[in-house]
Amino acid sequence: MVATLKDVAERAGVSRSAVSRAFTDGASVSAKMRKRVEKAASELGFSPNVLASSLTTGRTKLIGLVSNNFHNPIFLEVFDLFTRALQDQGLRPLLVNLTDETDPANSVRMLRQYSVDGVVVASSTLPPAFGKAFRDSGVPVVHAFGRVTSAPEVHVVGIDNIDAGRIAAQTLIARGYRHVAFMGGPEVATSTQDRLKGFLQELSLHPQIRVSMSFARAYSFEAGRAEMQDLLWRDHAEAYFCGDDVLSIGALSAIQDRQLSVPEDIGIIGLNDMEIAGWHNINLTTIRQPIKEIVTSSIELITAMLREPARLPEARIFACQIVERGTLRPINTTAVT
Amino acid sequence: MVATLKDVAERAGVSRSAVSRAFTDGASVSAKMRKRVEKAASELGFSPNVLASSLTTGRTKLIGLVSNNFHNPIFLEVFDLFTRALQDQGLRPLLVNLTDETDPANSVRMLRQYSVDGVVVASSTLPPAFGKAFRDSGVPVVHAFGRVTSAPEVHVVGIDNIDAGRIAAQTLIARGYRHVAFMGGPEVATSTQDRLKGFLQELSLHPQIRVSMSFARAYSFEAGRAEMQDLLWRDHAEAYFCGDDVLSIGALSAIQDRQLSVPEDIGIIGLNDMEIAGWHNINLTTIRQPIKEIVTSSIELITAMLREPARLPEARIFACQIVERGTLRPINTTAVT
DNA sequence: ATATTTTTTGCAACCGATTGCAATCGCTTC
DNA sequence: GAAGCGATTGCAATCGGTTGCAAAAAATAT
Repeated sequence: MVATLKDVAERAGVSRSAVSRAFTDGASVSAKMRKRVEKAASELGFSPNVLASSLTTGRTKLIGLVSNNFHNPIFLEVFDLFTRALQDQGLRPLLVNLTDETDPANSVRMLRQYSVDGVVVASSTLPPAFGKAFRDSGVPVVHAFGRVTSAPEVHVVGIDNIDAGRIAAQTLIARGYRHVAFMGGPEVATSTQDRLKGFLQELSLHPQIRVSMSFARAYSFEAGRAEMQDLLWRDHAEAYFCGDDVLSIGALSAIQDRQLSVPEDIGIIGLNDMEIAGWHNINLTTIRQPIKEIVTSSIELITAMLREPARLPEARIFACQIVERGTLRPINTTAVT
Repeated sequence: MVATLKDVAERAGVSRSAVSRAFTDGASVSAKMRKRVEKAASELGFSPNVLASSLTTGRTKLIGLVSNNFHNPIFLEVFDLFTRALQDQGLRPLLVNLTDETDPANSVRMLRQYSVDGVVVASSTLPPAFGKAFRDSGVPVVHAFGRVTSAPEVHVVGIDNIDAGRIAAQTLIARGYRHVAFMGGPEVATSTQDRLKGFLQELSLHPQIRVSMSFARAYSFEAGRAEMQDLLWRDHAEAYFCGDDVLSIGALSAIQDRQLSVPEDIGIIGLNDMEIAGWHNINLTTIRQPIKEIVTSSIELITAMLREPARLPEARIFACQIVERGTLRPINTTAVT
């Protein structure tokens, strides 16, 4: 059906090795040989089978793109960036959806069957066990949006969630709120824990500010909405730092339903700065996670690992910045004491 | 590094063929042989290399998942469904981002290098040339969310956009609007043309209703917003059928900015019913595109093609249903004449 | 002109699996 | 106990490439 190396060799009247070399740069081929081979190849519409060559070279140029975040719109942006960046490097993303997978061993087996050259785990909620399992099986791994620690077991690139919590607290403090709260995602997620930690840490410097906390059952709109509905029944705070943007928007919807206004009655600050947060009818004040930089850096690390597999695990941390929009009162308004 | 078939064969003291057969079901192996091989295999942590076997079997179990819709949130839902459905069939999605690719030949070459077993094009805006190019190169193709015609050149599964336009018109008519409008995506997209066609077709039966139309420069929030801002300066209609949900939300934001209220002053109906449309602070009335059914059906077709490559191209059309939410006035309210 | 060095090319083995064919095995039957 | 038979197993070729090595060709030196 489709032309193979052998067909090209025959048509050009040269050996198969010659053809192979004509297609690998850096190989020892004369200019006229290359020309000749290329002619035959284009006549036959030949292009070498990466998978066959992977057998001898050991490289498939396949990168496992592993995630379980198929419900958070920001991950569409992440996938867009990853696929394009990989394509630019001549690599191909093999997409793996781990939404209802709990056993790392399965994923490892699967990715090994396809002998991927590397794996990038793109998730803020996937347990570190997955990353480790990949690494243990000898595949280069980078965990994007993972938990950064001082002694990473695999490459990690992301933000400092503790610091993000701190920034959120500072932001709320600077705006004079006297009763603030943390509304996190599921308590088990390490990102949730870290953000809370930073938040509380900073607030402990301001003992006069009242602080409370609660946790939504998922990082989703409905969960955020339900949680805020609950809170509104009880004694609600003046401002909330929500686990992420989706959660924030859910909370906003609950607030609006109760005819309360934002930011006058209640302030909200999210985290991520997904595209939707900037939509004018959402207009969410949020802490921006620099996803472009995180993706670029992750790709950089994975390609570095391909060149130098023994490279030691490294953590790359990016700073977050607050993006002011309309869900927090302005900084010059101070609360009446 | 990782165990191969040969290692297992040596360890079990059998031939390589025996090992191979032990791992392919339907092969001629005795029970005790299989047991013996499996023991050795599990001791070595062996699992067969799909890529190597693809050389002889001609199947990689790789499916190219090709799209250029990496900015429409509904496609995250689509990717989620596709990846899971493919995984359930033991197939692997090789993700291809065609956002800034214009030449089908490049994509074809790329996918052939990886000898994918099939390609699913998931896009409502990608020119049909891509689908055809894949088919011409001998790869099974199904175009999901593509334009359905009576004489499809490749398998297509999607909705009848003309009918969707018609439904939109009927919906607006039933609610007594006297001046309705179509606000499409880019005029070149066939989906836009078809939706407009159906819309006008239906309205031509009601000559007393005034109808106008315009086109946003992209299927995006900003484009929808900008277009509606323009429209509001001029003579705006009572209700708009927007090209899709994202466009609709952009339009909504412009309307809200002008202190006009929805659905009292202006009605909006979208198309897609992406998750966000149901968020309570958006609450968009829209025409639901049955993405789950489209995905399932696409996968069905692609696997059918794997079994029977000569199968003739087929079009599968799903009906759309309107999802009532809050951006259109209720059906019993008739306009004052 | 020949001798020497450097490039280019082809041969053949190999990557990790599958598979047609023939040899072998275990049983049944006479 | 020998013949006959179907079910297993191993041999060896093959899939589409790559690559070490040695032979051939070209370039350079003498």
